[in-house]
Amino acid sequence: MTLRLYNSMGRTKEDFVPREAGKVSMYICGPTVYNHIHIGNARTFLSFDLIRRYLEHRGFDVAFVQNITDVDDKIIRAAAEAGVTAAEVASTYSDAFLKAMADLGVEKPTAQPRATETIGPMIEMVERLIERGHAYVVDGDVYFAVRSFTGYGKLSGRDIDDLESGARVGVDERKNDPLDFALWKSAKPGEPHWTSPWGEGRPGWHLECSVMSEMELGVPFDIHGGGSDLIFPHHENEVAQSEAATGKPFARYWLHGGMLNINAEKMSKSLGNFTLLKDVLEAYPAPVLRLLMLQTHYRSPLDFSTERLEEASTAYERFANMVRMITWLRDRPAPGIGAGVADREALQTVVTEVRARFAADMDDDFNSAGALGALFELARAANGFLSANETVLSAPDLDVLGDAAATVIELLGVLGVDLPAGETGPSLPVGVIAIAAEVAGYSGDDTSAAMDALLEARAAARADKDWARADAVRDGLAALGVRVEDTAAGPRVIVSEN
RNA sequence: GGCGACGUCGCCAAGUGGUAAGGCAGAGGCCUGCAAAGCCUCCAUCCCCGGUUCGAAUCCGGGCGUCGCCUCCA
Repeated sequence: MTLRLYNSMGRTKEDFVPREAGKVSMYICGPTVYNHIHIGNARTFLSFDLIRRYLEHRGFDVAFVQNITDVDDKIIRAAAEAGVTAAEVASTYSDAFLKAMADLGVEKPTAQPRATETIGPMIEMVERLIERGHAYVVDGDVYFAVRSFTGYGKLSGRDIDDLESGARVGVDERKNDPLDFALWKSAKPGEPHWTSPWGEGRPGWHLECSVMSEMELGVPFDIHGGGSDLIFPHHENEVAQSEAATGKPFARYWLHGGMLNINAEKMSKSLGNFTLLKDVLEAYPAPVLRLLMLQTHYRSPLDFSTERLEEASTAYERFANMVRMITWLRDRPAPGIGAGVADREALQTVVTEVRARFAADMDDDFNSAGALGALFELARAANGFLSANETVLSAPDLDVLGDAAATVIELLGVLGVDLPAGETGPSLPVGVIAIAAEVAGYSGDDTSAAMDALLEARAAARADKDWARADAVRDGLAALGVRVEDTAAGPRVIVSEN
């Protein structure tokens, strides 16, 4: 089976053949750290985390580089507004970004260069571009001459002349051509600056990624990714800079993630319709947010809403319940006579088929929505088996069920969606002791013994058909976030995460 | 105005030539003392029109609509 992916350069799905067998080098544009990231930013980072995880699952050794842009106009502006230095703004929000990625469960990059730590190589690339006739100096600024690079526009599918007639490009008299962009900007008083052959200044945004990717990975590297809004001009300019400077192709595959919308409109800081990631994570666990994102293909636009988060929560519970139930059953004796061999084999077959579908879907340009569909079907098959055989389960039955649950855990894990860890989840709240004292006459101080006493009291009450007393136990526990569910194998206790 | 993407059940969404996955919501049923969880059944012919084909949601043409990029933006 070959892995196929959609290459923005050429706009077609292609077989993925890495530069070096078994290894993948990828570079993803990181954030400009002038604020907390919003969930639209988070979507892109989750998409590329998915891609990375799947490549690793497929056995590739992945070099994953993501920059942090810690010097930029926006940072300078934010600093001025807050009355602090640009370096302080950058430091605050790069820490916040790293924490956000950790909270989301995004795997750490193998390298995470910062613009301010890469100034030397950036100056070198600008010098190379000037030497080769692709850039020119005006009053301490350096511009890239777009018309000097014949391939300009090949990534975004634009024609230079069309762009110029677009008339939305700001005219700067000092530029030879309105489309020329800054490689190096001279510093105004109070702005961060570094010494260069053209005077004190700072690098242009597009330059950073060209330099950091080449520095970490060499060119051409395999995959360059980012949000689709970066295709033009950011990535187009990167191609121009890097290929003009090195004379070699830059990135072999360009992958772009779809935008996250709110009310069918792109979420962005400039539109003011954004929701910060940290606020979402306060209300919903990271796996739920991930599940929501994964139910849409990474290249498609995704409409975000609280309703969808609620739906994703319900869907997530479906997986969690299935795994929890099977894990719980496997921890207890299974003296039943067993389901029919045919039933067991049928479930085993579903496991095998689902694994194959998962792989086929993910191999097809990382179709996580299709892959998730397969996993939901496996959950239904396992639940159905359970439902049909719950009173006769045998050890071999539990083995097959265990295989189904393990498959769900493993493959969701490949997608980065972690499930609550079965019975090793949160421990019982101390409140159960008080309830046990009140309802079951328990006098110790051990939560586990208190719970046993409560379950015993409830079983006795149910045997006596004393529903009020039985419900007092269940309702009292529910108030503490402890659920009691009656199953064919006895009452099952579930402690919620919070 | 230029370039591009998209339009599939109430909502979300996969499927790119062989007869519509999945999730959420809804209806009915089963299980339960009641619940919860779960199971079963039901629930679309794919924006419109025309064409190609034995056969199209899938290809082509024309509409209509939505969105993105063209300026900083994940």
